[in-house]
Amino acid sequence: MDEDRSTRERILDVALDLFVDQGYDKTSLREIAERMGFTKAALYYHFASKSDILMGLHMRMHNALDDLLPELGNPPVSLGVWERFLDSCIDRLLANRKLFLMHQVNQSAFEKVHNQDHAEEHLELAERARKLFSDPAVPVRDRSLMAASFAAAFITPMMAGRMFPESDLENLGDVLRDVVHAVLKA
Amino acid sequence: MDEDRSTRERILDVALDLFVDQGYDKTSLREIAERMGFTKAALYYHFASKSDILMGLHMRMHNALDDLLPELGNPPVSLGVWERFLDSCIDRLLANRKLFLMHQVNQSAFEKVHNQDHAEEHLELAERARKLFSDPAVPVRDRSLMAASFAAAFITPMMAGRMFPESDLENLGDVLRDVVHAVLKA
DNA sequence: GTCTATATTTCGATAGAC
DNA sequence: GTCTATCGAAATATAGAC
Repeated sequence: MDEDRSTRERILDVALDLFVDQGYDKTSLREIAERMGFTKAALYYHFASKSDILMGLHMRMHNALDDLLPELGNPPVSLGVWERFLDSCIDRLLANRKLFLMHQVNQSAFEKVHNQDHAEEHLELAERARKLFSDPAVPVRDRSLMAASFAAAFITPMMAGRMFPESDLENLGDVLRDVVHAVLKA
Repeated sequence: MDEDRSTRERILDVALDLFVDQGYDKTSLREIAERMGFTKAALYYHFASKSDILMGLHMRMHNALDDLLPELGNPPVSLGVWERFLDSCIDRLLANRKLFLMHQVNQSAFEKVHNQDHAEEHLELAERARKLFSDPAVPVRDRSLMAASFAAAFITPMMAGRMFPESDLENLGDVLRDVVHAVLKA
């Protein structure tokens, strides 16, 4: 049961690499199995379906961020609360760049899986953000600034993995916090 | 030959909608043909392959931005030049939200098509940006700020289509220019 | 330019042995 | 837990008539 979990996680690691490089749809179970050193059919012992592998990675992302969501409190969200929330997110985003990049690159693959597998239960960040940015109780300009700071905080770390050498990443967190601050004061 | 072009463009319009809503991979030629009012095989008169349709939309994006690229001049790019460049981009991004959203949502679909179809010739914005953000001749902090402002300027318009009513979009351009300015002064 | 019909391929998934 | 073998579905693409 413990060896089992380890194999499961290794499959997820392999899938993460392939899904980032080739995309979810263009990655076949055969390829994943090949890298694992066994056959396609063996995967079905560990995962019920291909989309179940995607869900496994999705859950990793939930684990990486969900405990920060309470910081947002109830709507309407003020600029101050939003800034502190993004501040907290940034370190997690930098630490899990590949995982978030996989989500960004495979957005379309998730749209279908979402409705299938965890339907209601996802008080997802994306959903929360969408509602927040549409909330008429918040001034339009503030909502625009929140959206822009969200984009800067969330997307830059994903670009960074492909653009900066590992060494330059150390200070990126602090720079991004400065950026978020500057945007919300604009 | 002129009727031909019009049908071609209408196919691209239909494909654009479907690729945004369902993703490139999950959209079949059958669906596109159905919306066009003819059959799958007829598409092959207008496009050589499915990925050729994707390329058609890709070219639309080139047309929407390529004339701005000269503004960047030669590397290394200063913060001032970068700001003016993003300023120019923002209106185009807002005017072509759906097209850019399609690219963002289907990133993984493009990675394959790129290497196939226009190999070398693409002095693509993405490529230019990647090289720019890695340029050692530019201070690390400046490169981080350029990446963050890029993310804010390019991603926010795509989010806006899903988040704001059409009426709120009018001022978003000016807000985003303020944001870019604020980030690069951070 | 659009049709019908079909070739071809690839993939996700299952059954059952070991 | 992993294997071989196979099924069935769906999709891209082609051939050739109209």
